[in-house]
Amino acid sequence: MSSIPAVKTSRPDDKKMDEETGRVPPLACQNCSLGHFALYGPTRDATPGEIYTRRRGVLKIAPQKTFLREGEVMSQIFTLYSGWAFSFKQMPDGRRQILSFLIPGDAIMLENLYFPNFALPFSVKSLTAVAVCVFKLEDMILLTKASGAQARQLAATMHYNVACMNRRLVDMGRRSALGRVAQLILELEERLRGRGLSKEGRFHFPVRQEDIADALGLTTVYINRTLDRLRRLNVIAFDRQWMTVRDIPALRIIAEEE
Amino acid sequence: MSSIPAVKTSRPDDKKMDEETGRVPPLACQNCSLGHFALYGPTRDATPGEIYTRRRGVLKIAPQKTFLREGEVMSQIFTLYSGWAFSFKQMPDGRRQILSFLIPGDAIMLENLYFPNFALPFSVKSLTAVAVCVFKLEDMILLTKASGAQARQLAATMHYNVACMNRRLVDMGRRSALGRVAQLILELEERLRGRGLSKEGRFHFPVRQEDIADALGLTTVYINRTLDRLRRLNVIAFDRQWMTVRDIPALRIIAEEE
DNA sequence: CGCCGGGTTGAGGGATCTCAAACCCAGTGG
DNA sequence: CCACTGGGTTTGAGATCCCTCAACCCGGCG
Repeated sequence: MSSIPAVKTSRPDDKKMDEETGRVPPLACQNCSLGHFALYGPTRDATPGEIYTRRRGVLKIAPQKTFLREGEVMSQIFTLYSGWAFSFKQMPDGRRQILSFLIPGDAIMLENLYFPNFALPFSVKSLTAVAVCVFKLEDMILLTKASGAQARQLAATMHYNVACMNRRLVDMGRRSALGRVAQLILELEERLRGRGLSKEGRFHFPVRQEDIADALGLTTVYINRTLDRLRRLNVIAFDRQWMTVRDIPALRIIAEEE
Repeated sequence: MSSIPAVKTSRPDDKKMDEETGRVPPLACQNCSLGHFALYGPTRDATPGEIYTRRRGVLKIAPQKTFLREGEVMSQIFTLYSGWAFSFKQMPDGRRQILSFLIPGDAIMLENLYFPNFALPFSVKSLTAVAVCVFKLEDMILLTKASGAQARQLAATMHYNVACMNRRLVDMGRRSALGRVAQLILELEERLRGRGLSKEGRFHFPVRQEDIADALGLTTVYINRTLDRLRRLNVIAFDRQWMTVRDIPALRIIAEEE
């Protein structure tokens, strides 16, 4: 039984503006400004129509909704089109660990391309309103196998994800709060920049301090003080969901050394 | 340039005893007591000769040697035959984070089956004397693709590894020292038991407290006190490289709650 | 016997947590 | 236009968990 909540799935010609980002949601994949970065990038670039015909729909999800739950077995795979989300594990006593933040262009459940029929090892929750493109798992697996470029892209993406997880492990094991926060900001800035969503180090950052805490293994209060410290050091400005990295080199040094 | 240190690679008929485990090192794969668990298990079970003809040699490595270094590109893949090792990241200032412990039957660099030509994202160091079976990456990739059972086995193994990494992330982010140590012991006991290397909760555990510390993001001193606490609680006995889990249910409760 | 690589123990310090209150700001409703 | 509300942020004070430093112990080995 799929757990996708009962939200309307709109057809691609739906042209309503997304309030947060001002981006027009799901148009034909041919014109999608993110398609090039998505896991099916190579295929889309070669034969744009391929992707569009395979898309099974577009899901709109309200902010702060857990729309995938640990343990479910899915026959679909998702690409985040707009908005932010994160994957996490929930412990019985309420503690929570965020595994990774998801930004536009990210595939959710990438691993399932290699491991179909495996239960989701985490839950996924939206931070903002979110639109995800839905594909049938089988279709995408075939697509992946069909082209070498496609397979390489997938491999590279998974490799990048694993690298991020390793880095996060190092952060949590061996870095101070200051270093972890710096590291996180740098990672997100880099990923967002790669997708054209960070201009001169400034980007939309709709993440509550509690979420940062749960991602880095700290508490809300301490995250607050740490962000404050970074502000005072004049390396970042962060206010009302907008983050600006004022001094990347300095931030990088902090990220390395702390 | 490969970084494999200049150690003798012995032919399979080498019958010297391994001092630590008392196991006869690398015999013909057909008779290997671990082959069934290895990543090429399905193939070996169906056509035992297949694996043996593909093995390129056996590497003997002394204890406490870093025999693979982050950044290298390998054309081979390894299976740990006997002994313990671990993968880790080293930071410029000396801090270290252990990513995972490797036990007999584990593949090293599993990911490279999917991502050949990618640089190693971590270094690997032996804890005890170690013997590894060496295979050509290409050979194993072909093997993987040849059989569905083989591909499924690989997928399952990678999935298990990712699950372990996620669990470790949760541990480091949201569990106390006591919980983390308990969790680690349980994980290792389970993995070793799966390979017939833990009898009634008792197993060889050649890991220094400093290594445990580097795996769990704590200090040697505190690991010591924590182990002591577990001993006093009468859930484990641990002396001179031998670990005994006296009370699995209790340990599990600690692992969950702390 | 003396050394060496761990393990063990003690005392003090610091990073991070907990608890709790105040604050800020965007909405909402009068 | 203002009072009220609610989610999130900020601040303060005190408590803990874990770290640092340093000494001591112990078994193995030359």
